[in-house]
Amino acid sequence: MSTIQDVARKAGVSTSTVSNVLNGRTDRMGRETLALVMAAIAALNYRPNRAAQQLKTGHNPMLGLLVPSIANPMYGYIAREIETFAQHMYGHRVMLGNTYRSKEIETGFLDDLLSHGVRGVIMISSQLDEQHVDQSVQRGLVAVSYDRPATPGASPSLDHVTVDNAAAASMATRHLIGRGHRRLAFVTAAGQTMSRRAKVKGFLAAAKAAGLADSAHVIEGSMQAGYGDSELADLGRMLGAQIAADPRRPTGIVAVNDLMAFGLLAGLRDAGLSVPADVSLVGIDGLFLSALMNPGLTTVRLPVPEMARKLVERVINRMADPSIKPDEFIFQPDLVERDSVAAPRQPARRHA
Amino acid sequence: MSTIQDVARKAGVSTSTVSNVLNGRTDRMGRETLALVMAAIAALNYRPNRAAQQLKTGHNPMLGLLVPSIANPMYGYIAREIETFAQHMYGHRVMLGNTYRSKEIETGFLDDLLSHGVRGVIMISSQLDEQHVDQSVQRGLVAVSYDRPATPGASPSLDHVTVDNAAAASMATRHLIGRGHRRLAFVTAAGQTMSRRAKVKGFLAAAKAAGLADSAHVIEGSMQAGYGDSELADLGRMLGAQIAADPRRPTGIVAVNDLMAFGLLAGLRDAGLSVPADVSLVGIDGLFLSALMNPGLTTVRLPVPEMARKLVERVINRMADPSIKPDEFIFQPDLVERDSVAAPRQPARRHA
DNA sequence: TCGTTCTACTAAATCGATTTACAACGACCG
DNA sequence: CGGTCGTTGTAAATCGATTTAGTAGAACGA
Repeated sequence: MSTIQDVARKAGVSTSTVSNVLNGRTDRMGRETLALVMAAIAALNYRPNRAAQQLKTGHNPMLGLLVPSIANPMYGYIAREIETFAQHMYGHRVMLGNTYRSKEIETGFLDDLLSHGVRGVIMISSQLDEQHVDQSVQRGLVAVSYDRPATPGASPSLDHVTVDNAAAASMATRHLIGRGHRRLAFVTAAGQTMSRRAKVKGFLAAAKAAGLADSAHVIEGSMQAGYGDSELADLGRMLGAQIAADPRRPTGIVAVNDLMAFGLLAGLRDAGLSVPADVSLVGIDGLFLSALMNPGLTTVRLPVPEMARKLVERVINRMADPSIKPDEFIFQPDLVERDSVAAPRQPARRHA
Repeated sequence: MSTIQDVARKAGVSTSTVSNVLNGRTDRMGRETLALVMAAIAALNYRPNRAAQQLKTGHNPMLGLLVPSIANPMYGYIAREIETFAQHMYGHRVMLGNTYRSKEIETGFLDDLLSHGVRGVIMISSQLDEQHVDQSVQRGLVAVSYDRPATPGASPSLDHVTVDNAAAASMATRHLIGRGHRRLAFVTAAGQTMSRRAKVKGFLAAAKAAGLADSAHVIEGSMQAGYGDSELADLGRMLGAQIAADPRRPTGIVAVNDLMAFGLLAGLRDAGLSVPADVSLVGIDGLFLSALMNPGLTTVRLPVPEMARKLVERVINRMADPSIKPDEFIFQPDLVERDSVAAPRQPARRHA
């Protein structure tokens, strides 16, 4: 690999001049000097050494991206949007880490980012507790978090970009209610994350608003720690069978996300129940896979590309200008209707 | 952020001594000196600056990982295994890039790796042409490629870790034949990649061996350039409808991969056909999602975790010892039977 | 007593870039 | 003709680690 010195020697100028060319300060030199340097760079196929640049400037055109598990199609989707946008718009590469929702792994990743000179990170975390992040923020990391709102009251050290989770769950719930469902359930995994909490809240609120507070339940399946989030579907499958066995089972189900809905679909089917004839089901996320399910899954779609852009914009901008204060950005989802919702078999009296 | 100098000052020793501690050369110093340094490191929460280390040593504990699209669940799965293994076993982080199967993007990523001081890359590429990679290899990059065999004849500059694609397709095909299918099709996307080629070859060979050469066809759907591989399912859906419309349609279909099979399942269903009653279908990959489909998709499963380990091992080992020559590693898949295959409606005469 | 050999540690050069401070050289002005 | 500018360029310090070459002092042998 050739160095800036090689280029300088070949062009017959000083390294300072080459550096000036590299950094666009072309006004400081004559036309032919510029041409000479450019030619030398091309001839040697020279690329500046990032480590050296970074050591001097303290900056590294790289972003950290932290996901529970990149094997989860939702995070794969978000990650693709983030990487593509960061690279095309800002020339930043991304360093990826799976956290399996472990706080220790998160902390380790954050530390490594700092020692690699990476100053910005996008966290898909949802951990209730942000203290371990604060430490890294104090050391100079700019963090933007996805899928969890700011902690009310606390002065935020992170940006928060998220979908309106309560609205998403409400939207799904109201859709079921609109189709005549009165026995409702919200199915989720145990393990408190902010987003799950908000969804539960939205579900309950919508049910209550329709006078259905008593017949709306939250069903929580527990998973062992250290899972990668793709196991959510397995949990859904188990829960689906379990729900099918209950004589007082709900007729309308909102799943915490599409992956859970996929599992529910399979579990209900395993038990001989048909969706939507016996049970109606709505997912949340809007994965492309939900269109391929049988039946096609009705789901609340999150505006992933828009959120990805915002996440990237915020990290980059806040790295460039540290005076920008952390803020919160809430996006609105929309419902995409497919074939997993129908009127309940024995129609309840329509409300209103 | 504190530096090695801060630590040295605090411990009352020279930076060399601190460096020795950092690099495990603890035999070169007294017990209490060691304790002093350790204490200072802990007190300052010191982490060595990777850029400085890298500048000096030329090494960076990071791997490049290049995928067509991380939104494709198969690549998400592989990527998770790779990242987890590289981190846990070797302390290497990974830099991720989506290539959308574009040669220019691949080349750009490879260049960036080099300038970031990353010396090892795992490429999920399948490009027929490896020349653009050779250039980076000559500049010192250690490359390991997944999902394409070595070019016969050419002296390889890359490792090749792959599943036996021909065997995978044969296995799927023989499974259909064994159930009595005689009109067979292999459905794939246009765009030649090594792995698709090998699968076609395996499909055709299995058909021929059963005396079915004349009734086995390859169906190719074309996609526009620059796709991210998650669009494969859309193509499958289109192709499924198309196949359904054909009166001489096959009764047994092998899909180039599970995503394609998901699309086919949906397309066939759209057209009113039932799987497996009207058409039997086998996928290749073994995604966890294939178990959730309706019907459950019979598929040829690739040993992803094993291949991921091998990929990581090879890059790391070859970076450490450049005298290791590139090699080829072929893994065997296995069939997982579910519910997408049955005997054809009008049973053909059983062969043998 | 002097030379040798360890042990425990340090000074200083180095990696490849950036950047500040400054120099050489015409041109221009009065 | 001497002084001031503007243009075009350079020398050298610096970022934070690693590593080579070397030193001080104690212990030991003859």
